[in-house]
Amino acid sequence: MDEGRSVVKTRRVVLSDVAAEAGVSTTTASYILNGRADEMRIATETEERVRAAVARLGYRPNRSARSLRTRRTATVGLISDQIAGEQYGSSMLTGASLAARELDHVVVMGESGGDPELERLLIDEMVEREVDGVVYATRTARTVHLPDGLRGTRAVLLNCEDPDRTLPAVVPDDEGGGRAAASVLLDAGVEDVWVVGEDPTPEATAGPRRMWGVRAALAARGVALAGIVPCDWSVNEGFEATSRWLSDGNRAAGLVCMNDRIAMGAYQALAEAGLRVPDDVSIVSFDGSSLAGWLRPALTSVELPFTDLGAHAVRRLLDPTDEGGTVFLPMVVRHGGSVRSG
Amino acid sequence: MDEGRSVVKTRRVVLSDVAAEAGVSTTTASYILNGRADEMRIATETEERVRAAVARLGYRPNRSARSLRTRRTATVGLISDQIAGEQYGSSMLTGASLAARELDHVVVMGESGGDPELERLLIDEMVEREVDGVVYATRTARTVHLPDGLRGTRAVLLNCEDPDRTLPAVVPDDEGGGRAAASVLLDAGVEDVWVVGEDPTPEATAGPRRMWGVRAALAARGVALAGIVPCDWSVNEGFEATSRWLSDGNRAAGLVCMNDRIAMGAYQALAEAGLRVPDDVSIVSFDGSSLAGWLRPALTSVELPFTDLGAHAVRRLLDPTDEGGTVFLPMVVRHGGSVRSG
DNA sequence: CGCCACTGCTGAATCGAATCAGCCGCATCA
DNA sequence: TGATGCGGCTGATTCGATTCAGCAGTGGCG
Repeated sequence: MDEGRSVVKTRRVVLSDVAAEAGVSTTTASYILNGRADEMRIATETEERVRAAVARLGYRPNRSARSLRTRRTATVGLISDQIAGEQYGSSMLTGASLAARELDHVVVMGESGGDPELERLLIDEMVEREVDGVVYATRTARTVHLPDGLRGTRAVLLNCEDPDRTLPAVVPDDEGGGRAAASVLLDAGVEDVWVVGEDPTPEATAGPRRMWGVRAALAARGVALAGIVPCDWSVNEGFEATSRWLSDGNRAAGLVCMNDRIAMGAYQALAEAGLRVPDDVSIVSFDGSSLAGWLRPALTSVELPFTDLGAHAVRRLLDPTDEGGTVFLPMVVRHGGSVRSG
Repeated sequence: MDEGRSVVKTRRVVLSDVAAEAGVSTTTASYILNGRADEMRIATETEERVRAAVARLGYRPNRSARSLRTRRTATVGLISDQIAGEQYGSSMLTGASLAARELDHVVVMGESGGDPELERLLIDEMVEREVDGVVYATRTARTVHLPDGLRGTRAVLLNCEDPDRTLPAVVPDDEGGGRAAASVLLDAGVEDVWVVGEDPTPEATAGPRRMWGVRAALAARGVALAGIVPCDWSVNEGFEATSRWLSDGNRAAGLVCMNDRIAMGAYQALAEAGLRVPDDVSIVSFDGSSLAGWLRPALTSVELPFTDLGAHAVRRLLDPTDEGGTVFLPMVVRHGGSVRSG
């Protein structure tokens, strides 16, 4: 305020400027700004003077200086295989970023594209930058081994779990989702249900869990699963598999597709065969992606809570009382028009 | 190596440890590790000793300490309205993250969701953390005003431009893309071309530029645009608008849809009207999203180079010789089966 | 012989905040 | 009256790197 005015290039305001302005020591100013005023028995009047000085000078703490001293950077790393450039799992980033902001942290992103070497580099980079923790995320829900580089670091698994299920992990409740999907069909009076899309990879968790859920919900009403159409989780495979299934003479009143892309393929196959959704076949699927809303009729789909997953992972990462273990977030049904009514 | 062995909790290796190990001062070690060995005329033998010590001790510099001194954080901010959680514009993040890594930087992400207040917070946050620069990205290509908070910071616009076109900006070459789209139809002998999807918002740049390109390419072959079907850039609007257009008795041999979602809507409308793609109608669109590959037949689409856009923006941000101004990245045609052959 | 230039290196200050160990003045109590 | 405690504050050090200013030693030159 005084000596700074004549200088042309305005120097950055530092804590000692604030202290001088308020007529206290930097120590006192520091205590106040770190919320330790009570603990240090600073007089209310002094505190107010300091806060006024902060506001007047527009003081912003220097993060580097603080980090150097405290060894905390108010930064969380997010390392993923491919969630950034991906269809809609990228919503996990949105959630992570929002939750981080709420907790006065910032997200540092690194995408390995599945390359283990790049992943190692990214992890080293983050550890070197002393992030307060790392969220390790995968595009598809599955079992992973925590990379060695993260052993010494606080880490939360996002959309994946370690083999022992001991590390903190946040995943969708695919089993509950499976039950919900089957229930939608059952509630509509559809009891002749096939599942389209078995999970191709052994470490994948989403498929098996959804399957369990579907079977459980059917069993609870005394219905058996009519059959399974194996196929990869892509539009083209969904189309091919469903077409083959149809041309083999199969029919079903209800299909549970393992994701929206398979469902899109099924739509195409059914259309080619002259079958109508939902009049001839009711379809429920998983993902709740925007694709579901683009199909005609709109696809009833059990939504993956990607944004919540990301947010939850960051919150657990920054919660020192977190006990580890897997947390399952609910999947809710987004109703479209692909299930016949009542 | 010596005093550290007996200690249980291994202290982090710092520069002075390296210096001691190599028998030089920290000053010398610092010069060597910062590539200033030649400038400071350090003996090759000394340099080797220091580097050996670094390797032996596994030294990693403390970023906070460095940043405190140099005021550079080797960090770039990426602020966007919604690219993180978006369909596939999120590939910009992938590109940005990769380019940053190549330049030994790291990306700090913030998504405002379009909320100006949150955007201000995010910008403040990044400026406070002294990022070396900020990439300001938008989901849709358009004209924007650089937020005030970024005035004093190095910034590059990504997928958007300022009104004066003076700031460094990286955008797709939509006009070239428009020419390419029209050329695909013309080359297939289709001269009766309609455009589906006028740009709804005045500040949007993609639509007008694509339109210019289409008109230019047609004009170059002496063909006039047959007409325009106005509609928003969504699947549903694409369907509705195309349906209305068809029921008004219109027909065309070729449609240029302003994006893949509109094209999907057009597919649906054409199918309902009993028209086949590409036999009755050839379709070209823009985006080159995975959706294009999911449609049957696969959609020929002019690809938005999102990954490159992100990478390019970061490279320009970190290039001190950059002169500002807009850089247009080429859009290339991804061929599907939606255009009739020859 | 004295001066200079050059090589090869180092001591000490600095960046900005956090924090340990006290210090002063006053009230309390035996 | 002296010891004790407490409220309210501060001086000095520390985090780990960068960097300015400068210092020995050697060789060349007039």
